[in-house]
Amino acid sequence: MDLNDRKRKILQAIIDEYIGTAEPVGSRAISKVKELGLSSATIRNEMADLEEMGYLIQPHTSAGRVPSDEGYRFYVNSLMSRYRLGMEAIENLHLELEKRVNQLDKLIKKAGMITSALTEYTTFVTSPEQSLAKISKIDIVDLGSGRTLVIVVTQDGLVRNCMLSLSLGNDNSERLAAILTSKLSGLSVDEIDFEKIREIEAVIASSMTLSPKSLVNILNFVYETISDLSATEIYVDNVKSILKFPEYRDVAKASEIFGFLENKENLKKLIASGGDGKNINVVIGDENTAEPLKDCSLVTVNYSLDNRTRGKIGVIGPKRMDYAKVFASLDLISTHIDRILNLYHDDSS
Amino acid sequence: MDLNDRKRKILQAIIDEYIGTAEPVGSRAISKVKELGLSSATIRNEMADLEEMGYLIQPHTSAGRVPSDEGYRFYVNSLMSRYRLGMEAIENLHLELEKRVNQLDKLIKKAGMITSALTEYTTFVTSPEQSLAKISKIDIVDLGSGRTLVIVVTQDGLVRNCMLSLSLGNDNSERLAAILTSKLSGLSVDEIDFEKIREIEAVIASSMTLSPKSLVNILNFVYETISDLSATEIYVDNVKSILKFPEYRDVAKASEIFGFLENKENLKKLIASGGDGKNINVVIGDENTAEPLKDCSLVTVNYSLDNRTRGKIGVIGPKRMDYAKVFASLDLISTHIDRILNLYHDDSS
DNA sequence: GTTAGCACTCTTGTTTGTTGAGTGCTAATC
DNA sequence: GATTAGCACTCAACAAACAAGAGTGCTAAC
Repeated sequence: MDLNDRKRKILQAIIDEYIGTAEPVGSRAISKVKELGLSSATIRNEMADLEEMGYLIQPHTSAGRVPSDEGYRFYVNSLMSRYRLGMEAIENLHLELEKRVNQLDKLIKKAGMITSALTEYTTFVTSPEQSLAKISKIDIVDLGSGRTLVIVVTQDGLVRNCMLSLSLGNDNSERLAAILTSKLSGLSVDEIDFEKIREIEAVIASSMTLSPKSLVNILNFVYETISDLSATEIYVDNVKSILKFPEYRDVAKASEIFGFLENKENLKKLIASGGDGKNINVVIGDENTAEPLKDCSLVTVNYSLDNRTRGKIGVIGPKRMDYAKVFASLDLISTHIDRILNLYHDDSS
Repeated sequence: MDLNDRKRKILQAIIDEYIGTAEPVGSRAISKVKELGLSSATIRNEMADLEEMGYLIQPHTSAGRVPSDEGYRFYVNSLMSRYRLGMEAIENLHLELEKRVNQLDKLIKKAGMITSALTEYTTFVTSPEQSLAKISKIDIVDLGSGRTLVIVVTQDGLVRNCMLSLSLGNDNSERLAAILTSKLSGLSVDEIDFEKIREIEAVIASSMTLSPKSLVNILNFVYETISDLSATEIYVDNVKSILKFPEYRDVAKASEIFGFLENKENLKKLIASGGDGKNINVVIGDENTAEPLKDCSLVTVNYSLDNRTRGKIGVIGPKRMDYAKVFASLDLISTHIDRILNLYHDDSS
């Protein structure tokens, strides 16, 4: 059977309608679409065809049609019209993000919140992946009371810290920090392994007086703090929107998704599975590998720094989500973040 | 009417039962409680009395009784028996918290997760309030590419940072950091105001060559970063548990609470309203000022440092929550955190 | 090729009756 | 005088029966 232009238009109309109402769409409703100008009987015939082709599903005889996963897929790939975001929304976004530019973690968090405000769906964002980020400085602060703080700063401006319970005194702390900074700065997290640490250990042992035990202790913590850099944070926002959708009236289903979203491990797997490119990525219903998302759709986009993927922004909603709007929102926000992140880097080149 | 011993025992039995089942409790069920050894008819009479006294409510004739807010209140204050946590739970807690001791933020976050695991209710925790925390060090790092990072460290080991887009060079950064540290260390966030900053501005202007614009810029950001210290973070965990309770089968109600919990402003108000003492605090149903919590109970406890309240851990659940268990859990975890936090401070005194 | 018309299907909402848990009251019992 | 057995009564919850309505597929006419 041929998916001619008319069938495409009808399919589009059905899915548009279903996205709005969440109710099976009957032939009568589509016959009222002006541009088509067809009677319900004709639509019925076409609908039967579209069902046979796998794009529609009939929940039961005498109900209207509902898009199948394939239907949504085709809609996303070839049918849906572009969504135009309002100017106020765009300006608002500018304003909100600009304010946060001075704190990397918060910038990303805010980006997630803006996305959920734009789309009205649940969103998640990951903090920039730092495994290739270069270390800029290591600081060691003796806080007194037998506590010492190790602080690692990357060239992207991310800061991680770690406390250990021993006291070095201010002088020793400073000297140690200087050695560590000179030995490690410019290296990426991936380049620092136990061997490298051992090498530094030797240098310190020869130029400073520190008990071997303290030294090992400190270096372990430095190593741990550095490794901690590559641990991506994930922020989820607007989970409550899930309860808005009639498809989650069933509390058991909603609960399943909530549980899934509250477990960071699940989200990490989810993120790892997404693509790496610049484009927006969509996973519809059963295409999801994670069981609880089998009747959700997931739309993700990468943001990047130095043309390298650094993190993801994603939207999770019912399969009948407003894809056009989500695409437009993610597109806008990801390019915006890219611009902010790369601003400084471009300056230097 | 007199609330004699028998009435108390019956009330306790009813509430215990209701906490377990969430179903109105009938006289038959209570007549089966061995220790009482009373017939259902007697119980009925007593129940009628308890209702008249305001401790019980009958949803409709021919239904059993449900505790009123006053009933719960009396139960919490005078009736409930102590709950004994299992040894494995306690040991597990030790282990989990000990691992996190090296990162203040994470320690607190973990404490919330443990509480939600122990109680199976939604929990929240606030990061330690830092308005009285003393500044230990200020560091300024030139990241290159026209970005400079300001890092503030408190004596508690909390680290906050802020990025600004100007370049000072390494030497200037270090010198500036040294001046700021010497002028600000030992002061609490509250003690640093615009006047103080202005004073520092003068010192810097006289001893360094910096464009006045950069200087103002930097000091603004330093001030902002310091102010940011006193912004308490709130972590919420195990929200999904709310959907487990039959009282939230109604999605609209659940949604209301979810919305409430996702808005940090609401939570901040909630926290501000709680007591300041060492004791566990309970707010039952209508006693809550926040509308969406009117049929929830809220149990909070403060954790402290230097005998000063620093933050809160709280549990939110249905009014028929297992108060005994929640009390025991919160008690355990708060004393544990207190111990960990004060460990170092005790050393120094 | 399109559409009006019609019989048919199946969900949804409503009504009605039934069941059962639980009550309050009274009278008998300890 | 306190306790309890017994009984009539109430009301939510469930199920069966029914009506209404939305939507379909098919046929025959346009």
